[in-house]
Amino acid sequence: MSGDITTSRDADQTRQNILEVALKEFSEYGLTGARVDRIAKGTRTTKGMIYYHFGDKDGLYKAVLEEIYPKLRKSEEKLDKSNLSPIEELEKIIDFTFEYHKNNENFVRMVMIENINNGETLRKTDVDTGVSQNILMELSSILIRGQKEKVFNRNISPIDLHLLYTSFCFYRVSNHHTVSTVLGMNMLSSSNSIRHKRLVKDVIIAYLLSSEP
Amino acid sequence: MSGDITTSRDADQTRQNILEVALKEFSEYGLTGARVDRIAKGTRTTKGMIYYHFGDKDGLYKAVLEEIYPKLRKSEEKLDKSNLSPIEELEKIIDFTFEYHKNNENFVRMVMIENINNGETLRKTDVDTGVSQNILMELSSILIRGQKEKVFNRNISPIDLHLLYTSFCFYRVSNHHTVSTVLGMNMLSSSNSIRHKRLVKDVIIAYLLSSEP
Amino acid sequence: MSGDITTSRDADQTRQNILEVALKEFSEYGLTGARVDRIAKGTRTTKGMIYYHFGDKDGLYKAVLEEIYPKLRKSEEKLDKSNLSPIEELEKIIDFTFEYHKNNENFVRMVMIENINNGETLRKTDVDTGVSQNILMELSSILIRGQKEKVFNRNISPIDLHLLYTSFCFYRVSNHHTVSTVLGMNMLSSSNSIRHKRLVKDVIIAYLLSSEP
Amino acid sequence: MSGDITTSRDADQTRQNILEVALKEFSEYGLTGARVDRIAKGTRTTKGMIYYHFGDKDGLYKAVLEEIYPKLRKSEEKLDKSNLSPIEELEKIIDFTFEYHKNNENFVRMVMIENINNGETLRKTDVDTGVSQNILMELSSILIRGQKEKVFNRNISPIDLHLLYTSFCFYRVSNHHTVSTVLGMNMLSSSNSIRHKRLVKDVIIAYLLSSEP
DNA sequence: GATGAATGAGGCTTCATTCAT
DNA sequence: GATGAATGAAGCCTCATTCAT
Repeated sequence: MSGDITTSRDADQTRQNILEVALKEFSEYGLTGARVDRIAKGTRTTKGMIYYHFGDKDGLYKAVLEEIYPKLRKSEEKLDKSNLSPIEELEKIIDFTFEYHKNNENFVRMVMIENINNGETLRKTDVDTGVSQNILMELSSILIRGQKEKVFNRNISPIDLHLLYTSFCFYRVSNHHTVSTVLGMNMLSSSNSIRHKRLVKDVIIAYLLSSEP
Repeated sequence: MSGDITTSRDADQTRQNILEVALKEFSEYGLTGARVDRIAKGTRTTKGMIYYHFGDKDGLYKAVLEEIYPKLRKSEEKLDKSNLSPIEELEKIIDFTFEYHKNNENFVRMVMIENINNGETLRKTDVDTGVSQNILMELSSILIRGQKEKVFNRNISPIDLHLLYTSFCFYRVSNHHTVSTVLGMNMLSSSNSIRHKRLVKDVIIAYLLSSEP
Repeated sequence: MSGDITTSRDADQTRQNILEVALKEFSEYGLTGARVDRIAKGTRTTKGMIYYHFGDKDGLYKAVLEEIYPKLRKSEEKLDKSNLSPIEELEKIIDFTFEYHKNNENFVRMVMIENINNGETLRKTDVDTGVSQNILMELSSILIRGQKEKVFNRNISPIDLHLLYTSFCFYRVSNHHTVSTVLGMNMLSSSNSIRHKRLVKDVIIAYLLSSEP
Repeated sequence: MSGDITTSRDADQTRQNILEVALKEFSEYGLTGARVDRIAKGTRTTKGMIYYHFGDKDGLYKAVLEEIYPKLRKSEEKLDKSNLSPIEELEKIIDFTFEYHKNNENFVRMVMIENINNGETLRKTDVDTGVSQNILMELSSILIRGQKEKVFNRNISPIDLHLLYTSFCFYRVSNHHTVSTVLGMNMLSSSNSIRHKRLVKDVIIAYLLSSEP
């Protein structure tokens, strides 16, 4: 019967609606600061439904967390990287990473919050090393091509390369409040963003091009 | 008589005792997750004293926050940087920064927590751009010397230079739970720490040495 | 189904139950002296429900206050005053006022308490001059009739007339503890009550009958 | 030695200073609403002194209460009532009472507060029926003279006479917040005060002059 | 007598969760 | 599935009072 289908479609919509509101709430207030009541009010449904679908507050938090990494990776994989040189491909990836963090502060904040939470929930999650295999393999391939072509002269692991640019892209967004205050600037101003986007690529490329000492 | 001194010393000791315990509590659980009762139990005194000395939970959080930046900068200024080349001096600063973040996860977590708090408390604080002037001026002097000596060929502001190495040093610690989980590694293992400490310096030096395109 | 009705009836019963207990508590101990815990224990429900229905202690106090004036005025309006002379009608009103204050010490105490509170809560309330329009209009009509019939020879406003008898009826109850102590009597003894009830009417009638000097 | 004298003079000044501040605090916030800390801050001395001189908060409240009645009666006795007719003397007393309540809202509020407190503290106090004997005797003498002179035709006790005018004078001040709100007026406006001062005297004189029915 | 610091009981309020309909 | 009402543990904070110097 279509009854069940319709019902489950509704249920899915309800779940999605709750998840969206919960992402906003958790990323704004943190795990302990988030309020189930506030989430419920923000949705089209009621508190009871949250408990029905997600068990408890931690279950909801877990569900929110489970969604954000695959979402990032899926966007990443949509990039068209055909016919690019290693440098061009790497720049494209860094550009994407830069923009994604800049445009998804919610994602950045959720990751911070989960680290404050000592990563306990993420570890209980289906999100495993699998989600990052693609990007690591791609970085690996870029590095190999660059080394083969004698463009890259450094020996660096894909993971370290990934950390190098991600840390900068992440930090700019995650720490913009304190950095802006302490350094007396607006870290996310348009001019800073433009310059930083160029900078992170230049630094990494300069490193890869440079010779081992 | 030493009465006054003793009295005020006691108060100071009480304050310091509370602040130490509070730093641990806040950095472990966050602003909303911290429990005043738990802090009180950890001290040599009672809950009432927390309110007597700091007004309320937010006041205590603010007091904790007010201490961490000056503490970092004071350590930084203790470095002996006499008779060093620009590269050597920069490496010394980056080493210090790397070690400080590695050894003071509490500091890193407090900064994260304050960013989750949108920097609201830090802005109400005496901690202003002053605390960072010394390090920025030192970086500036290094850059100028390096350029004069034709060792550095890049034009970069002290602030951007500072962000480059700090972001990496910070992120390694702040995000180690999620990164270790997602990338299937132990970011803070001794071997990773050694390699990363070398890496961040190499990358930045390589950039500064390289020519503008 | 009667589900909705029953549900809302339950909520109403809970609210009413809380309000009754709260009136006793507030009138006995004052706004600051009242204890939410004691109120909760007196009800059929729990402390949480007080906050659920009334927001906070002040909200509960406001709700209690909002009920007492309309209750008085509604009782007042139930009086049958058909076919009475101006004097008879006025005496009926004064008798009612006298008895109402005597029998509702809670009301008297709430009004005292709100005056100690500088009337701040009452002013935030829906209770406005409307609630007293009926009684003032009735007094006005009595005065006009009495003057037309050449029975009353004094020119007095309905408000002043109202104050004259109300002040006495109120004060007898509001101040009975101190007055009884200081004057060495029992202000609320039956014989005093009987005599005072006669006295307040006699005084006012004597005034209205007397000629302007 | 003058040392002791000076000391006790200082002590007296300290006590008086505390009592003045406490009167303001208690009359503003009530017994339970008053704060010992706030009182201490308002004085020239410290909290310890309050406990030293008055034992505890209730002791201080009692001391404040003990002062207000004798103060009123002492002012009352200063009136020069020589060569006055009974009516003139009575008017003088009512005028005094009216003005005293109008000018000493603190007194009025303390009395209200003590009634909210069920007069418990006053009863434990030295303030007894003695303090009011003089005024009652004076009223008695007025009534007797008025009756002898065939000016007063009513048989009323001094106590009831006292209640009649005091209730009005008290109520005007004690209830001005709620009455002004509910009746839509400003009870303590200058024009109302002038008219009420005339009114209360006229009403009582009219009664005394009128014949028993 | 004077003072700042300390105490601890108890006050107000919140909030995740469950229940009845 | 949906909803308002209810629960109770636990959170933050206040305040009369006492102590040490």
